[in-house]
Amino acid sequence: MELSEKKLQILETAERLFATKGFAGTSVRDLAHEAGVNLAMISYYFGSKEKLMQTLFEYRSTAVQLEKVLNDESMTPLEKVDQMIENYVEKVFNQPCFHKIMVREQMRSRDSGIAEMLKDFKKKGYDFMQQLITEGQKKGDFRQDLDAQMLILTMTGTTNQLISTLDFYKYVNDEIQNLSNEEFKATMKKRIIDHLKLLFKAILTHEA
Amino acid sequence: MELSEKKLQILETAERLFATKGFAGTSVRDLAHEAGVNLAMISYYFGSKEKLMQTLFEYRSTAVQLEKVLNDESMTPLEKVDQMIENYVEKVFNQPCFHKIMVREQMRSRDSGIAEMLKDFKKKGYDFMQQLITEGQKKGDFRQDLDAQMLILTMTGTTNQLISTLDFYKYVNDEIQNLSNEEFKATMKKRIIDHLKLLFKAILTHEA
DNA sequence: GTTTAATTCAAACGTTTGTTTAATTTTGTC
DNA sequence: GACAAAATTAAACAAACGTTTGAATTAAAC
Repeated sequence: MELSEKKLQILETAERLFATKGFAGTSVRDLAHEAGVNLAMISYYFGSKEKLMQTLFEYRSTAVQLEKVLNDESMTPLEKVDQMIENYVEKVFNQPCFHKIMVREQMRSRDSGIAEMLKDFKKKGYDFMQQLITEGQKKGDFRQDLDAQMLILTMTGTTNQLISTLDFYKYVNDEIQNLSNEEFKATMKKRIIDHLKLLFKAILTHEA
Repeated sequence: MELSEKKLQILETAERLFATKGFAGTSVRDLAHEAGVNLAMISYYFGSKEKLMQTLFEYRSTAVQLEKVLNDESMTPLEKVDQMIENYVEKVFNQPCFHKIMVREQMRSRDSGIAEMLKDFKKKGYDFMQQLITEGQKKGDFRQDLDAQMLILTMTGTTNQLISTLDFYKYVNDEIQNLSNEEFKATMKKRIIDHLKLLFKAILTHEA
């Protein structure tokens, strides 16, 4: 799929509107107006509103390359966990709108193609975590009674929750400090990465 | 606000549909049909679709009574944290649809009355956590470098993520065990409570 | 049993929805 | 500059939307 400049312009506007107002809550007229294009261009370029959504998912869904990290002999299991956390948070903070859309879509639980894709994502993340834990346990670094599914849930859930409510935290923290939007985002990114690393180190290595 | 049986019937159907399909994605015709009432009854009872949503929030929003736990002298700080975790997970699992709606609404970041309410909720939860941490630190039970906001984020985020994707975990785990819906939900509730308790104990008491 | 109020209903209201059309303008090619 | 293809537009389309109407039915009050 070749993406002309105008197509990208529409896609990125759609992403922003779908994230805040939802798919059904965004009209193609709003979308066209915000993107600065004629109403008919959306059907002309993408076929339909639904297909625009599919295109957005194809455009944004990048295969997470977890295997590289897993097979890296130079890293300890805990370092691999840290790497996984950094990668995930980085991904969410680089594409906040898209991840908000994913949060919305995963509640639909329909049998669309998107639902299938989300299932795969989750399954891979969970399998990766399970392998990492097993490796760490074999080496004696990690404790024994660990729940891989719950751990993945904590990483994704905490990050998704933060990106969904970032405005709130900007409002709360601005009473003290006064940062630009970009500075604030960078601060929060660092904070959640540090927090998750500390959290995972504690739960993985701390004896019960 | 008195709630007749029929009103409740509409409210609970709306809750279920808004949770899965979103507010804008649910038509009042769908809603009326699923609730088994005439289309006009929604306007007749609630005034409008928007006011129905407001009524739903008033109906479901129960003030969390955190002060009782905080001032209980017989509990240690860690026991209070455990209590907070149990209370929150219980609340979400008792009203899964309503919490899915809250997940959706908190991404809107509009200045509606609902947004204001969500802000208050979050602020209270964060203040509560901060007090609990301070208390635990004074007693020497908790470590010093703790981020209360991130900790609350982890509790709510992990739980919200689970309730949003419960269907997925049912699908994954049914390959092994075969439980009824109710059994499955009870199992997952126990799992996440145990996980969060372990997680918080580790991060709160484990020395860096 | 009559009267009054509350409920239920099918039908219609005016908008807004996503999409298509057909004419026009722009762009690229020779 | 002439031609063909692609891009852009205003206008119109049918369908779905939230809401209202006014008549019909049920319930409550006396």
